[in-house]
Amino acid sequence: MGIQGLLPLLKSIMVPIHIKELEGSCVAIDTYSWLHKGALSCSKDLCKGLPTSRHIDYCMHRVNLLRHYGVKPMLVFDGGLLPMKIEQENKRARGRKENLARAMEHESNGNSSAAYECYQKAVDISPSIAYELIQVLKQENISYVVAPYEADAQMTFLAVSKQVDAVITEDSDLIPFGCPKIIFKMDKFGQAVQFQQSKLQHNKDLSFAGFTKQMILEMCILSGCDYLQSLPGMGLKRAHALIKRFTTYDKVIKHLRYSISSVPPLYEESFKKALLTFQHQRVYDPITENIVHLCAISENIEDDGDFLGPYPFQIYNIAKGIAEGDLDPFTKMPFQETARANTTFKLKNVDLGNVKKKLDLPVQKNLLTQYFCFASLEAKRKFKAPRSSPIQPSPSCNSSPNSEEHVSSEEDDLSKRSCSETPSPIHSKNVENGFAPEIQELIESPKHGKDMKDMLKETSPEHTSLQKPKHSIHKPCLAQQKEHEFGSVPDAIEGKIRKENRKVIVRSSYFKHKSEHENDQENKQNTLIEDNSAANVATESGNLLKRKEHTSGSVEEEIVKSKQMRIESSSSNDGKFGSNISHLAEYSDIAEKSMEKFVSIISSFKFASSGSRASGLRAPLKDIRNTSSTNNRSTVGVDLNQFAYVPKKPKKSR
DNA sequence: CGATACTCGTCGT
DNA sequence: CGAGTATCG
Repeated sequence: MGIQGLLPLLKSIMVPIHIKELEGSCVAIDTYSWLHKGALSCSKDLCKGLPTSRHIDYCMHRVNLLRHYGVKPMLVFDGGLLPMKIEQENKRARGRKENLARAMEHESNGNSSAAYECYQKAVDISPSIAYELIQVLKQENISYVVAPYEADAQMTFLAVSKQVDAVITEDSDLIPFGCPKIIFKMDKFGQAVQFQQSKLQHNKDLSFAGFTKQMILEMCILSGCDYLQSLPGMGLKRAHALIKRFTTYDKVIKHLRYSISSVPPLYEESFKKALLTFQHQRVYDPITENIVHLCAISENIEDDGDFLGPYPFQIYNIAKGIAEGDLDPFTKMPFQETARANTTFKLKNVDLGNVKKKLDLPVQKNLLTQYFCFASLEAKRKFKAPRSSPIQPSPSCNSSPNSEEHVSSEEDDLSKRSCSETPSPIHSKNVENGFAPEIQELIESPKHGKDMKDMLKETSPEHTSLQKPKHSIHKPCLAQQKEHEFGSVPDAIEGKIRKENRKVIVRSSYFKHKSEHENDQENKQNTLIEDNSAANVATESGNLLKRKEHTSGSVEEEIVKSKQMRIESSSSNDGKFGSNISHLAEYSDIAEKSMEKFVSIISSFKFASSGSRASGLRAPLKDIRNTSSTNNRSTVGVDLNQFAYVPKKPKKSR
């Protein structure tokens, strides 16, 4: 049970952000959450062991989204189980089993929607699933690392040691870990909210003035965390008040003992362990290729593998093998030798066959495809790939990550460069002898991949292998085009629009409340704003169209025109290309973005004109999709219950 | 007011 | 699993 309710209290310092603002930086990703979300769409197949790659696709979408915006992702996987968490994990596993059983039952009863729900609750992101994704990542030459234990600690280490600039996750546990910059709730458009530890002092709802990292951590443990159940009646608020008063946990516990509540004698002991687990958890340092502690152990802490977990990593190759995803973090054995991995292997091959067939279909020539190919080609061409310098073993990273020893001049230069240019030190050896060359073709757009490679060879002869180009998508094409096309004109306007854009499009629940209290007028206003922002998106993703048609005129005109064109092109996509658009969009995040945005644009029109305000702005996109899908597909008649649009009853605020 | 127990949506066609 | 809601203290 995470740090329950902490995030809502931090909303005053959460800043809306689009990942394009992180261009040129390097982020660590909590891969589990992505895999899990992606697995929802194919939970049934996964539970049954049927071949599917939806979850992989989902992750790759997002990876590519990041790369298109010039952000270098490093995917972090969960590793072994911490002793303290085993119990919880068992509970969860039991829950999954129950759900699976229920799902089977529902299914045999013909209740497919209920079965579906249970399947979703039954999905388990097993190491073999991660292994599947890792194979793709290897082919794509994307950095990744399997944490020896928890991904949270691993990501914090990467952030603290400046190997990444930020962490993308859904998990608030990164805050007690002390991660300096966290990006929450990234959606498929790249919109998210950013948390920065340095801003914590200025938080409104809960004052953290004068709080040290240590105090924050102790407060979080006190209020209940994964490693330690909170005392009965102890929640975030109380914990905060107590820490504020006594500053350290031992004083707090003394006070609690003194005053009234019966504190279990074991509690303080457990608290220490939890504290140490947060602070000194084992992580993998990709630079030294070894297991280190998140924060170096200074005192002599008696660790018998009691809470930090066993340390079977003495052999260099084991640490490395796990990190590279070649060894199962549980068994420490090669994946190929486990029964599960074998089935995975089979599945994967089947899968490949399927996908490949799909991709063999002729590529549809439409504006979108051309745009994407052109765009990424252009981006690649423009990128001057510097020679990948051997990684200088960064002297400051391997010592104590907590102390800020970095020389600032070096920091900017070295850390960024080593992040964005050097291919992951971890798995470079695997790139050459990949055993499934088909994937390579799959991943890249099937036809133009080769063209692009050729182009690359022409422009930068260093790129004789496929090793680097993937990393070279640096300057996002969209941004460049915008610069060129608009010149200096719309800077102010655009900024304004973008601001509004954020307000509305960020459908983060943090802002739900606000919009919920707003009524009709505001609602109309908002739809108007949304209109604007939608138009803005249209200009962004419709730039190709403009280029194609050589439209010229005022900005507004262009917006309108591109909007119209988008409508045309997209509706034609829907009609003619049918299933093909899916593979087209498969690894093209912008395509996804465009399509999604397009849907929302259209929907917002419908929405506005029909005058139905259903649930306000709360989740316009989703609600409307539901309605439109029921409208359009009423003939399908499968699982309609699940997707049926249920108007939300107006909520009264208390 | 605050803690806790419960429900719901998550994905995507 | 996070986020929101209702209910009990």
